[in-house]
This record gives sequence, structure tokens and C-alpha cells, in this order.
Amino acid sequence: MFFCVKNIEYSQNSCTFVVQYQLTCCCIMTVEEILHAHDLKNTGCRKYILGELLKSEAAMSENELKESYPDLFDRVTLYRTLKTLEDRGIIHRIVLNDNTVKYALNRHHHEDDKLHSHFHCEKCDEVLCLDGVTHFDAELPKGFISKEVFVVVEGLCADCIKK
Amino acid sequence: MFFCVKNIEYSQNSCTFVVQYQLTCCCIMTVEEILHAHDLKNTGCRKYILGELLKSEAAMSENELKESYPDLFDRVTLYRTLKTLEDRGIIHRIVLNDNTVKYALNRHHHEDDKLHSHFHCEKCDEVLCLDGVTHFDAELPKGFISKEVFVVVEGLCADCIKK
DNA sequence: ATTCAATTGCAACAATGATGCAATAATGTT
DNA sequence: AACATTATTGCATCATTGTTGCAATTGAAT
Repeated sequence: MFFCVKNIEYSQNSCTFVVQYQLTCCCIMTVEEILHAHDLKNTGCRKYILGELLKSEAAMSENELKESYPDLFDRVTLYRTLKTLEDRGIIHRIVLNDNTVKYALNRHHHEDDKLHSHFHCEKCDEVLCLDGVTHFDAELPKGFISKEVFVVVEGLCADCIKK
Repeated sequence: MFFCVKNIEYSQNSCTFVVQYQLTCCCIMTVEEILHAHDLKNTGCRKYILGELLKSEAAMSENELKESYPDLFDRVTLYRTLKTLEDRGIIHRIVLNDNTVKYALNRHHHEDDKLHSHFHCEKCDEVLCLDGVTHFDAELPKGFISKEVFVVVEGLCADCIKK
């Protein structure tokens, strides 16, 4: 199955991230279309989570997702839906150094990405995906190979410095 | 309070890590002496944890620490002891991308360290502190400042590649 | 040996991850 | 528009981990 966005053809398997990037950043597609593109049913919880994440620039925790409507969905439903969205490559989970977890949309082309870096404000707890240029080099012990690198930069965001 | 190791004087507050580094890597001091240097009582759980971590090159999880003697200490005691040792700067906790936690000795001079990087073997689950040269550069949004950077490199260790 | 503060074990609770199962909802078909 | 089928949801439930209070115990200074 192929579909076309902005005159570029993508197979659904190999390039959904690019499509989604155009979606979320250029607002060409709706939540429903994202789900359809990934062969997922248009259910309430999925629409809600994607809607919230699309509205938010920052990554969101399970609690932050529940904030607006605490009892809209069962805890397990939220948990399973987040897992499904993660498995399908629509969102990713970010594990912070304090052991908490946040979720964010995969707004970019992640397929070949091996470096996942995020910023965590120690004051307001906001988490952002670092989309700018990021370099990482580590000297590994002999014979070791690296596959993926996860980085969390802890610091203060611009808003919190002002205050 | 000052004390002397290898003809170099260190104030206890500012340089305990250096002392400890000499300790653990050069085997000048015992577990008891480490505890004494940090003004901590010589208790069973502390001696056990430090002993296990000193024996092990890799970081250890709570379960790995309990493996040899499952019922030697209460779960809460282990938890609190790990916290004490972390608070005193003797060990550090490593949060992996799968949400699990491991602990390792602060074998190096960590005071000015802002980059904490670890290797996690996806096959055998072993975690090592990356002591070699490690560089990290990230372009942060305008006005943001970074304080600490936590890195986890996921991959395969030499032993697991051979197999 | 005594004393005092620190440490430990136990009970208990919260938060989170995870699974089974029956009820319900979403989509393609008639 | 109703139906059938499969996926999704809510509920019950359990495991694991983080956390605190309190009374009993232990470490080490005297």
C-alpha cells in the first residue's frame, strides 16, 4: 500500500515517520488520518492521546495526559494504548533520570536515528525532544558495539531561568 | 577534618571522590575504611553492598545484589542503604531505558563531572560505566542551560558478540 | 559495660507495569 | 441501516518498586 503526501510517494512500512513529520509539523493530516495510515482503528483513547500530544510541544507523562479528563479512560487502557502507539512507531517513550516516563510524538524521521536526545527542565519538569544538531562520541571498551544512544540533558529551560 | 592518602591532603568535603578512586582502584583501603572516611557506621548491609560492588566490574541492580543472599537484608534496608550510599556520593544510580535501575561505585572523580555515560548490553544486560573519552554536544533551544547529561549507550558487549 | 543515636525489620501504602476475561465498540460487508 | 467480526476497553487482579512510620536492635564513643 502506498500513499502520497506532498508529491512524494512513501511505502507505508518504510517511511511513515516522514509522513507523520509532515503531518504534525505542517498540519496536513488529522489524528484520524495518522491512525488510518498506521492501520489502527479510530478509537477514543487513541484520538485523545494523539490530540493531546499534538497540542503539546512538550512530552507528556501518563498523569499529564490524564490531567484534563482524569476518568475519561481506564488506567490500563491508557497504558495499553500508549504501548500500541509506541509499537507502531507513532510515539516514543522517554525515561528520565528520576525514573519517570514521558511520551512524545515521533515528529521526525527516526528510522535511521540511533541517537535519541531529550532535554529535561529540573524546575518545571518539562521534557523536549532535542531536534537540533547533536553529537555524541564515546570510546567503548574493545569489541563492544553500540546500537542506540539515549541522552537526557538536565538543566533549566528559558522560562524557568527568567523566573 | 582532613586526612591524608598517598601524601596528598584532601578536605573531606571537596575531594572524597579522589580518595575513593584511589581506594577502589588501587585497593589501598577496605570497605570499612571507605565507610569511615564518609562518617558512616560500619553496618552489615553497607559492608555487603560495597563488597559486592567492589567485586563486580559491572553495575548491579537490587536483584543482582540480593542474588547471593536473598534474605540477608530486608528489601527496605537495601533500599535505604543504597539511598544513603548514593547521598554520600559513594555510589550512583543508573536509570536504563527499560526503566530498570542499577548501582555502581563512584570510582572516579565525579565532582565536576556533568556527563554521566554508561553502556548497556542488550543481550546480557550488563551495565558498565564508560570511563573512556566521551564527548557530547547538543544544540539547546535559545535561553536553555544544561547542568548534567545522562547517556546510556545500548549495544552488545564483546562477550555477547563472540557467542 | 553503658549510653545514645543511627540503623534495621516489619507493616503498610502508593505508583506503575502487566495479564486474563467478558463487555463493548469500530469497521467492512450484506 | 443492520450485521458480523475482530479489536479495544474496563474491571479485577497481581507483581514490582519506591516510600514512610515505628518499635526493636545495633554500632561505636565513653
